[in-house]
Amino acid sequence: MVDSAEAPASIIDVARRAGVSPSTVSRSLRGMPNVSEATRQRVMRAAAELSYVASPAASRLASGRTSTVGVVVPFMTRWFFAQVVAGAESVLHEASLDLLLYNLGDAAGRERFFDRLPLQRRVDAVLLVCVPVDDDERAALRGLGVPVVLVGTSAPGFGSVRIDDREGTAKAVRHLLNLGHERIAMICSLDDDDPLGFATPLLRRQGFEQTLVGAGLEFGPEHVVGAPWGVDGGARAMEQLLASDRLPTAVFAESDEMAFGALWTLRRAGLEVPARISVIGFDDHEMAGVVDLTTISQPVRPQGEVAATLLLDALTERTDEAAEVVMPTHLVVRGTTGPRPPR
Amino acid sequence: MVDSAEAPASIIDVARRAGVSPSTVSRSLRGMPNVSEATRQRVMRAAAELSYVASPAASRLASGRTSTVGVVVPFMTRWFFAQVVAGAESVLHEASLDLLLYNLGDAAGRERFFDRLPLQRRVDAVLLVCVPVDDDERAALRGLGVPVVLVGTSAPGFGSVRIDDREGTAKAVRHLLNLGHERIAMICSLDDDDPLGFATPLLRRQGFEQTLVGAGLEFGPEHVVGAPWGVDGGARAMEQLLASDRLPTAVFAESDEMAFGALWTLRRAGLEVPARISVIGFDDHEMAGVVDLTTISQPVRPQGEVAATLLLDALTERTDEAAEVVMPTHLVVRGTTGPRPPR
DNA sequence: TTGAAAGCGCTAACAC
DNA sequence: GTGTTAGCGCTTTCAA
Repeated sequence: MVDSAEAPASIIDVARRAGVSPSTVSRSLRGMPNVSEATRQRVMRAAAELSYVASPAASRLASGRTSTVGVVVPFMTRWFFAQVVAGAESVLHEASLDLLLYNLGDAAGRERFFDRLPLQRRVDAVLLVCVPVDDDERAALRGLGVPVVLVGTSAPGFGSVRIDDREGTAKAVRHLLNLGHERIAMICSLDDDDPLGFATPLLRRQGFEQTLVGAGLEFGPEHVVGAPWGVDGGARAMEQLLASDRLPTAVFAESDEMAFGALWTLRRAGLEVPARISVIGFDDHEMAGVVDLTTISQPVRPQGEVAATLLLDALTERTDEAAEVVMPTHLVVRGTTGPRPPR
Repeated sequence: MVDSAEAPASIIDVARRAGVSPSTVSRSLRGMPNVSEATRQRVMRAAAELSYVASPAASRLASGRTSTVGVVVPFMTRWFFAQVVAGAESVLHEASLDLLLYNLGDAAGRERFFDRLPLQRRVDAVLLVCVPVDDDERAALRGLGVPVVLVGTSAPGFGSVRIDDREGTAKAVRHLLNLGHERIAMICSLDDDDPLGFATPLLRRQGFEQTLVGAGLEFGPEHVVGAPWGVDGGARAMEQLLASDRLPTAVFAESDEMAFGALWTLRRAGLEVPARISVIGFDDHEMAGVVDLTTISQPVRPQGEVAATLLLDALTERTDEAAEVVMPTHLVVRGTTGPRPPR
């Protein structure tokens, strides 16, 4: 029951009620050592009776700690990012840390973020989700003077949690190769449609090329078709492929979202999957199972959880100097991939 | 360029450099009146030269304002919620307010939120996205002593931004009726799968029934089939419908996500849409266009923006006492609905 | 228009 | 173990 909220109880009120000094209240409530169990109990009772909640502003000012971590995402509306943030959120709140959310939105937003550094003086740590940073940005982040952990990329001096995109892509392509495919195309998001400079598209494109070449297949720019990121883009990219003279027998999509779009286009065109053409995605999006999409899965939410845990470690000083965690990917075979159709 | 971050400049440093008192610095930097333009310029220069950023903790403690708003969502991974948060985020950051994110996650999380009230003393306002509140919860929120705005529901004494779910549903059903359909089923999410007590499923179910009955059609529980919320659930619900003896000629899905699942099942079953069966969704999800889904659109991101704006108004005192905004919905006809097939 | 002074409500040495 | 004493870095009367 909350006392009529007029003026919140202060630490002094609690101290008086418990018959101790404010510092003892502070120590008791924060679970510090050097407080007798009896006193602690008395203090806790008094605090509960007064519905006491310490003023964050005051304790931040006095201690210099904010008990807050900043979480920065490019677009929080993207499934992947939202999932990572949710993972981080659960760990952070579990640890009684506040989560300050920052959504970059676009290139302008990103620039604003890095030169205004709105997190300045208000967080103890920062989590950047899929925001690759150049040297200047690294310096800016350092200027915050707090531990930084990256998800989805890595950078010298910062902790990071990610997958191996090239290796994941290789798994996808090898799956297609094993099925006998030789004419394989990739659908991926456009660079210039990527004002935020994600590293993922590039890495996956590289992985694609390397794996093809490594398998002794020829590779040319015509094997890659680009479109804006997303379901829509995937659909359009597949249209482009259909319009070309030599249809591939298999398509690797940079992300499941793009694969969804591709599948849609194929369906409209009446091309059977996988009988006529195979499609494989990447990420194992929550909808991949429903549309029976073969894909490369990666732990998404866990990356947020692990990143947050790294941050907690850094804050409690039992840090091993900017850990770099690489999480596993694996092939999930479903119904959209099959043997190369006979010529 | 940021000075070597060692010890951040304080207001006193700025004051000294500008040759004025700290209070003048404070006034200048916050754009208060009663500061000569010349002085203000001098202060701003000094501040810039020292890369001065006021300590939020100190100013919060001194002023009693946190310049922070708490944003609470049930599941931030759901497209709708993420979209609303993104809308709110842009408005809030534009106004230099921090955004403290809280994700309820499940029933336990929700309970924890309401009885621990982790936002206590740390926000100037709260935005609840699709969290209907009962009397106790209303009281708890009041206890925070800050303005509260709800998105997706409304409650006495709180501002709110939402759509008229019943009316939106009526539009969907009328569209089907106009196409000649008489056997119309609804796919909706299960109550007991809704630990958070969303109001939406209920309202849309009511709207469905009312519109059918209003049109003189009979209505029975067999017209509604439930499944867990989401694409998967929609797919399963449609399977149930297919298994029943009398297939409807049209289906209204509570949400586009569920409609996507339904479409998938229909596709697998080889039932042509809309030749054999029409499907209409609700929300106008970003993927609705790609799959050509007829649906009822609602402004999603704008609801977050408007809600945040309401909060800003409340904070700047030009509040009109808990405004209730109802935003419009409209029918978007695409390819999944068509005339009732001949008997 | 500006400055001086008194807090805001905690935490952290340091003493006992 | 516990209390005393200074701050932490701002904002805000109140005077000038």
